[in-house]
Amino acid sequence: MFRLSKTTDYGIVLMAQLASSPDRAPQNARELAHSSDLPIPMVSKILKALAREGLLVSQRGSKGGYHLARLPEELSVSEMIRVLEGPVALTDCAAGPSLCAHETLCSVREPWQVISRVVEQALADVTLADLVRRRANGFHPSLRHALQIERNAAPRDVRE
Amino acid sequence: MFRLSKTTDYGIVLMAQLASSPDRAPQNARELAHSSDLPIPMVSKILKALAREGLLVSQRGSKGGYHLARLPEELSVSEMIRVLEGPVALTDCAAGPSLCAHETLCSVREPWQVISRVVEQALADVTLADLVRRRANGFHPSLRHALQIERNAAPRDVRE
DNA sequence: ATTTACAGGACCATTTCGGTCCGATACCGT
DNA sequence: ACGGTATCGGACCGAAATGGTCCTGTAAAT
Repeated sequence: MFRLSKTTDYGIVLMAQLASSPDRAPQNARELAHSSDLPIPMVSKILKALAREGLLVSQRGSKGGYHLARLPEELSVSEMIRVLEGPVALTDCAAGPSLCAHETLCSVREPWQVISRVVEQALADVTLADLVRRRANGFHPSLRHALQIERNAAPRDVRE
Repeated sequence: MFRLSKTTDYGIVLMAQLASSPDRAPQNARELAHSSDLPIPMVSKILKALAREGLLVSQRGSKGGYHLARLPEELSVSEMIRVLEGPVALTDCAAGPSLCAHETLCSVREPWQVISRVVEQALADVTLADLVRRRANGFHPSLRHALQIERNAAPRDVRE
C-alpha cells in the first residue's frame, strides 16, 4: 500500500518524543510507551533496533533508558527510515544492481533510480529537529516548493 | 520495506511499454507479457485494473487489446501509483483523518503530511513520457536539484 | 458461428507484519 | 554484595497482505 511500516512510523514518533524532551534525559521503554500510547513490548523492540543501529544510546540497569546519539538537527528522516526499513528506493532495481531479473532489458530502470533519489533527497532535507518544531516553517529551503502549494491551497495535480 | 508493490511496478512498466509503442496501436495482454517478460495472468490482471480505473482503454474481441487513455505527457507517475496503490502518503495519518487512533495527540502528524506532499509532488513532476525517454534529461525543472547531485557524484547524506 | 480477447471474480501459497514473551546480562543504589 | 531495574537478543505466533493462478462469462471481428 506504499506506506512506511508501523515499526518505522512508531520509531520516528519515539525519536521525536526523545528529541522533544526538554532536559534530554534518558527515558526508558515504559515511559516512552506511555507518552506515545503504544504497547510496551513493541516500543521496546523498536528502541532496541534503533540503539543497535547507532541512532540511540542505551543505558542498562536501574535509572537506565535511551537517549539520542546525535543532535536532532543532525539526524535526517531519510536516515531514520533507512535504518528501520532499509535503503530508500521505490523499486528493487533502484536499490541496487542484480535485485531484479529484468533489469538488463527494462527501460524504466534509470528513471526509477532518479525518482528514488529525488524522494530520498526530500526525506534527507527534513531533520528530527524539524519534526518536533511546532509548525512546519523551519523546513529546508528545497521543500518550499511543496509548502507554497500547500499554503496557497491550489494543488495542481489532485484528481481523485 | 518501503517499496512499491510488484503490481504497481509491473503496471508502470506495462504503461511505459504501451507508451513507447511507435504507432500507439492497441496491444493485448499476451504481447505485453511477452515484451516485458512477465507472466500472462499477472499482466492480464494488472491491465484490467488499469482499464477499470480509466488509465487504459480496452478493446474486446479479436484484434482487441489495450491502449493509453491519455497522452503520456498528461499522465504522471504519481497518478499511476495512486490508481494501483492508493493515495500517496507515507503514513496513515498523512493519507486522511481518523485513520490513526493517535492522531489527536501525535506531534509528528503535521510534518508527515508535509513530507508526503513533497514526495507526491516529486512523483507528480514525472510523466509517463519522461519514463520512456532514453535519458533522464527531460525531467521537470523541480527535479534538477536531485539530478545535479547525481551528476556531480557528491552525495551529501549517504552514510551506510 | 467460431475464435479471440477482455471482465470479473474466486482462489491459494507464501511471506511479511505487527505484536508478544522469555532468559540473560548489565547497571544502580543501598 | 545484593536485589531491583532495565536493556539485549532472540524465539515465537496469528493475521493480513502479497504475488500469482485459474475459471466462467461476455463482447467484438471475421
